[in-house]
Amino acid sequence: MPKINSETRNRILKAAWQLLESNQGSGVRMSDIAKRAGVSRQAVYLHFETRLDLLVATTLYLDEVKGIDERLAPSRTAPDGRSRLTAFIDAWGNYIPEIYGVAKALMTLEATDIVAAEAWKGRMQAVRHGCAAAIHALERDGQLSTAYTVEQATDLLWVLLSVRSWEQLIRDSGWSQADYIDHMQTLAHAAFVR
Amino acid sequence: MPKINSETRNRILKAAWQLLESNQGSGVRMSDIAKRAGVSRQAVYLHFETRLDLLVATTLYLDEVKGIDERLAPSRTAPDGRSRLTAFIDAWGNYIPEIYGVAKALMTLEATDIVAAEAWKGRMQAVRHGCAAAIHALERDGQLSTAYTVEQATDLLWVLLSVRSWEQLIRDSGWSQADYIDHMQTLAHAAFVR
DNA sequence: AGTTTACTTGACATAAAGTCAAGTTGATAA
DNA sequence: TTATCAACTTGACTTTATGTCAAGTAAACT
Repeated sequence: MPKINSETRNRILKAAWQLLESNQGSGVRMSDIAKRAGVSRQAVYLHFETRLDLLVATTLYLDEVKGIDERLAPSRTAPDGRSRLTAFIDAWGNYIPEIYGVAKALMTLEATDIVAAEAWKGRMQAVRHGCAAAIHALERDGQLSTAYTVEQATDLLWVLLSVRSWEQLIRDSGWSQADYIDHMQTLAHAAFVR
Repeated sequence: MPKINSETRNRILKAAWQLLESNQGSGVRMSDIAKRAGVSRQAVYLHFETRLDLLVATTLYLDEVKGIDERLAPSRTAPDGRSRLTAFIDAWGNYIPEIYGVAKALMTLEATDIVAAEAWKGRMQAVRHGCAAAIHALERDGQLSTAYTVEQATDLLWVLLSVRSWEQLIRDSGWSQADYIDHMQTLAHAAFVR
């Protein structure tokens, strides 16, 4: 396998990203990506063993290019639990549309491929950690609703902020992104802050 | 195409149901269903044009066999909005695990097949109507939270009660069915009842 | 000059859905 | 009794995309 930081590899990742974004994650074949990157289909397999590997690598590439860590920083430095919850929903909720295409492609694989399911689950663990941090902060402030354990509240917030939920509200129900952020924050506060 | 109420047709539907349920909606091929029903693979295509048609027919078959209408009756006759919300979550939430296998198979198709996406969306409209009815009842009681319009609250409740959300909590996060019902009711009340 | 690395070319394997054409069988009707 | 018809069987074929394999090319390094 060629170098991990090769020119070609990056061109493939960029091509995958662009195609998945413009096609909303569906109908993008390995050959399409190869063509867009200006390499042969087999060159793609030289850098990524499977389509799944390529998709996972693309999400990591996006995280880096988009600077997800920096974007989550405000939520980590929030002074109290409530503002941390608000900031996290803002940061993550506004990140979803930027990665939706790639995420959707991974979720599609997830349905039939066990390995893909694990990979997607792994990627979503990062989001869960963010949820857990916000809930823990509430708990430390003595502001967590008594209706749930920390674990349960984390799981519920995680569901609320899942890509699936975003997808249903934005794409099926026609919500605007601004409404999504706004009402998710309201709902999360009503549910978890006492 | 053979009669709509044929013996063979029902055997196929039952076979599809049983296989999808025991395999949780994945890895069930047309040939598996045919084998289980004791007919040839082509006989299946004699009754159902495509796999999607078969899956949709299976959900309708299940709704009939399981008596979904009767099970939703208590929520329709609830005296006030709050109890209607509680009853609806109870009825629908406890129905999900019984149809999960078939639902999952449809959701898998949904990802790649536009026709399937429409079909699934259509089936889920019934659930949305239930959500809308509960929210409207709250509104009539003057008990709906002022944070949302009726439409928005309906959409949010719909997301909370989606099969995807159930799947994430029960299958990914390991919740018990009882906890799911319980906390969904709590959350919905906290979010929508003022 | 020889070897390695990255890539190309083109043929092949695989899986499952769906199609097609020709046959079988049992019931019904002339 | 024979003809017909609906329901079903049998088996071959098409399609689509992923992934594999083997052989070749071309530039860069040693």
